[in-house]
Amino acid sequence: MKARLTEVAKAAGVSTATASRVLSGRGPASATARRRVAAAASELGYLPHAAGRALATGRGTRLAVVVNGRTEQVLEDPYVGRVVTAAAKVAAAREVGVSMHWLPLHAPAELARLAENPAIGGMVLLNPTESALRAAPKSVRGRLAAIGVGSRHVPSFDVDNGPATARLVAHLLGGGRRRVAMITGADWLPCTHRTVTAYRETVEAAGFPARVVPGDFTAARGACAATEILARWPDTDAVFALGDLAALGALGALQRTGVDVPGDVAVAGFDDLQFAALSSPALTTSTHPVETIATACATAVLDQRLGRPVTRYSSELVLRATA
Amino acid sequence: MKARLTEVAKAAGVSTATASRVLSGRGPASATARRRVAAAASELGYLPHAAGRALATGRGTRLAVVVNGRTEQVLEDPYVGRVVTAAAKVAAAREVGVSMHWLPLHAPAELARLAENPAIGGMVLLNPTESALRAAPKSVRGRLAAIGVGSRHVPSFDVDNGPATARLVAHLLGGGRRRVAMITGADWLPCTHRTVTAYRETVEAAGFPARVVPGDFTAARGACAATEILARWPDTDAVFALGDLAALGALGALQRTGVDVPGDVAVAGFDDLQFAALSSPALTTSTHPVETIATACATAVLDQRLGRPVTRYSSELVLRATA
DNA sequence: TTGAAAGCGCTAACAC
DNA sequence: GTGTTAGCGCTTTCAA
Repeated sequence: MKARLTEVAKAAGVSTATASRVLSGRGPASATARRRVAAAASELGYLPHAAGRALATGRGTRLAVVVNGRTEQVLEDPYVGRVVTAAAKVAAAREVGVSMHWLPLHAPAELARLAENPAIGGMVLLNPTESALRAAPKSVRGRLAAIGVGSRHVPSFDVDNGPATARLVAHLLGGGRRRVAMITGADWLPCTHRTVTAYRETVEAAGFPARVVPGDFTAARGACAATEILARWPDTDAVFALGDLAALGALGALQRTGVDVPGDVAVAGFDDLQFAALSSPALTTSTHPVETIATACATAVLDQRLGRPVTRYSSELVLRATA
Repeated sequence: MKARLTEVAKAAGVSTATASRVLSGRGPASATARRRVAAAASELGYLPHAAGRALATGRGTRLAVVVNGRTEQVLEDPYVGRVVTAAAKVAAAREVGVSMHWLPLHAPAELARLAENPAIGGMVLLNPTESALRAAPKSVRGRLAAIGVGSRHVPSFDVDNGPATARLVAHLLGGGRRRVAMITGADWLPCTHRTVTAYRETVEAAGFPARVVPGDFTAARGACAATEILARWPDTDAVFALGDLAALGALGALQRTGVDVPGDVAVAGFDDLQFAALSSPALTTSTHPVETIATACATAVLDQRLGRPVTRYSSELVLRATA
């Protein structure tokens, strides 16, 4: 049942060192040794003892998912749940666990404290701010990556939201919309800027005014923002919200005001959450391959393959009824 | 920075054994020793090395969240994400990580294999079937608990969905509905039976017929089920779906068929997902304190306080527009 | 109540 | 290529 390295080595007729080399994949070993050790291991159902390995290598037993945010509530965000789930799968395959940590916006140095924890073998930074990236100590380089913006020393895995925003806005314009307003994401999030810029450039290139209202990814704020938009610019004929939740909030607010969607005003979101397909009318949006991104990021960290500084994942337009 | 037990012991002027006893809280220690070790530890910012401790105690470095389900896709369910998030918080506070595992319905014995993994210090079984509970080996007793049904040896933490269902159905009847249909959850899930029974008893006690259609918690199935219900029993004036997703699917299907909700047919769900408040009309449902339940379950497992065999959490009716 | 010392299972120098 | 051996940091007998 609980075969240990010693037993495997004995069964294979080699020393524990050789068995270790073969099973961990580092260090030299003859073809014969490889074969015999592998056979013995699978015969005995050998599973490396994570704590023993961690203690010897100092590489830790956990992958930390560190989430930047204003309050600890960010950890409750379903988006975070999706990232953790994906990371946990990658981690489990490597016999490590996952832990979640809130990184307060105002205390980026907390990151360095986490990095000191010997149990943490790698870190995935979620939605980092520039200051969080700067706070990453040299000691964690090579075992840290970001989902969101990165830096010179922190590789980034992110959705290609600039071009996706441009495509979505172009679709609205192509459908005859002339006054497209945008509800942004939280202002502290670097990725918000990219999308706002893409939006601005697209509408202005077409000769139309940019109308930006701050959002924070919540439905409640999306609803308020939509109301504000109509009050400030009554001729608005399309609303693009960063985040489906905000878009759904805006959609509800518009409908309650008696505005016909998409007749009077088109609405589009971003992320393609499960519920985007369930609203009435169903929400037009752009995909966000969160699981793919998180899996790649966690894999890169755990396998220490942090090659490219930036890896972008494309977002696809999903045309439904609201726009 | 990285103070180890040796340093703490030295600073406190005691042996590592004494320092260990004080810091781990087990074993005797004089008041003086306690005080001095505690002072030294906090002074040096000591953080126990999880791998070292795990290796010595054999208690593992991870809390496994084991999810029963038909396919590995269950791990992608947002509900699982919520449980893992809550468990990860509890775990992080105790310097352990979390891992996720799919327990196939047809291979409950897989549970025993997981239990053999020395890295796994505790297990939270999510939505276990009776056979999964039976497959739990004696060796894991005391470090295993279930979210969902339990057994004699596996303590259960669950929402009180029987009474909640009865209350919800009673509300529908109280509002004048006479032909209440129910869309159930996945049939392999033990908790489905409890709710179906509660529904059945409530409508029958009021002298109305029970109309049960199978569901699987998905919106797509909820939509089909609603269509089936109308085809089979055209006089249905209320639909109760187990799971808001199914309810939202049903709501959409009814609306597309030209049925007025709640005018012609009332709709109610279960779980009070974030999106229940966002549909139009907004969904009437019953709360499901997933985070509270998961936190309690994970805490009980990690702190080995598995006292009560069953802990129930009450679900509250949330009245909105659909019923 | 305390300290010395023997491991827990593994990896990594180092010598062969 | 391979084996010997010394730890990684902690807990836990066991003697004192």
